[in-house]
Amino acid sequence: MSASSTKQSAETRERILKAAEAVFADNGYHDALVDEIGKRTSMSKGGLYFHFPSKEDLFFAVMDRLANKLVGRAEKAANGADTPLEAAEAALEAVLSALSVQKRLARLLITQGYSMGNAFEAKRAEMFDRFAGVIAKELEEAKKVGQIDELNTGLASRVWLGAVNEVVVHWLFSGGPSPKDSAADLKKFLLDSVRGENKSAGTYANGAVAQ
Amino acid sequence: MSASSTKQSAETRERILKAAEAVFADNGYHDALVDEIGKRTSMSKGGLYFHFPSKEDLFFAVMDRLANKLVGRAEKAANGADTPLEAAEAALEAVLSALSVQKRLARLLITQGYSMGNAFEAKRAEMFDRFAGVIAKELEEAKKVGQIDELNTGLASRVWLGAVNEVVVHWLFSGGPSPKDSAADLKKFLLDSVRGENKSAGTYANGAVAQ
DNA sequence: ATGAACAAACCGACTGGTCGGTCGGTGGTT
DNA sequence: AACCACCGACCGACCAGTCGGTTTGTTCAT
Repeated sequence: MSASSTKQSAETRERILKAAEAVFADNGYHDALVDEIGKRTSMSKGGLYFHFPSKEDLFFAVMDRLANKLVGRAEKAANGADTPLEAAEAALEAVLSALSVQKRLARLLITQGYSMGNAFEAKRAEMFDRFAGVIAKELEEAKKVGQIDELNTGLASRVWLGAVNEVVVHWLFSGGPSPKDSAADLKKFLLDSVRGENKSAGTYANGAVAQ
Repeated sequence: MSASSTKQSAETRERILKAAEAVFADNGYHDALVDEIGKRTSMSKGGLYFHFPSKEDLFFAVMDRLANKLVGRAEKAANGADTPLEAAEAALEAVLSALSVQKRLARLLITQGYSMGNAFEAKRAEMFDRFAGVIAKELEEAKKVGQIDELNTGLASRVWLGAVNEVVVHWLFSGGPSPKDSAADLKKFLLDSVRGENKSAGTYANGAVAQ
């Protein structure tokens, strides 16, 4: 049966994806050489092109794999929380923590993709929209149960994303504090941005708030 | 005297910078062809290379020119305000407005640079640090005069930058609302993020706050 | 078992198009 | 005659993708 051969093939694909992730993260899309990915996989260029039709497709596959992982973590963290606002907070925490641990992952997801030119824009938008969706959903919930006032949840989710993005970039490029170290303050800012007038009302998460 | 020739040369430089700005903004660094810049300047490649030593240098010169303009506007807006917090708000407004008007400028400053690979990182950091500096300075002032409580102004300025960045990117890539249209809500979020407990205390800016 | 027949996985030298950068030259100005 | 500003054909490095070929694995008739 072809079951074993198919499984074998899937493993090889995974091996390639891992190597490609490293090479893309280290060099960015343009400066990443397909031959280098081959070297790290101990596989020839022809072999790679048997599994992926083009460098671009390979890159997208890498991005998808990473985005799936990260969104998965965020959603899992959110599901474990009691209130919507805590869920948003937990998702934030999960993402910051994951990015802190994997500097490479951060580089790839957040900056390297731009180097593809226009082709990347759609992919970038798709990925960020997924994250924005997770946040916006929780904020909508929080609104419903009265944890926060009426607000533009779409924009608020963009603010959250953007803030995380910038903190990570500053860490990557300029040696600023790691996202994990900024997490406590960052959570405070973002929750405050969303609580507005409602400041002293809603349920707080664990003691980590305000200091 | 070489005065006229030097002045002439400076004008040519400016002409090249303008054309280069357009080409880089439209295509990104990698896909921008030096020959295309030549075409739009009605100048040969050799002529360009008489004024700029490399494509990369030309790109940096374009970025510097843009960043100078934008930081200048932000600082001017800030200087015209009465209180530090209003100054920060005014700077924010100025930047959002400028970026909204010049989509090209936004593309260049915020995304296209990444496509250079590692060389760009230092430049990107330098530019963003200048903006972060303007914001942080006003926030420090606001802290001193008691408009806001003790807070991590460095991080707060990153949050502001990141939020603006993301709103602009979302507008550019996915056709989200223009920064100008988001400005009112965005200002509210960012001011709230910074006011914390102090919410109902400090002086407010013009009626635009809290709807 | 055995090996012929077929396919899937992999190899790596080679090609072909693309540009950044160069360089010998030209015309104008001092 | 010396210099500045500019010209544009040309060079050469680079690298994604190709392709004819080899190896490894599977199937099935004998």
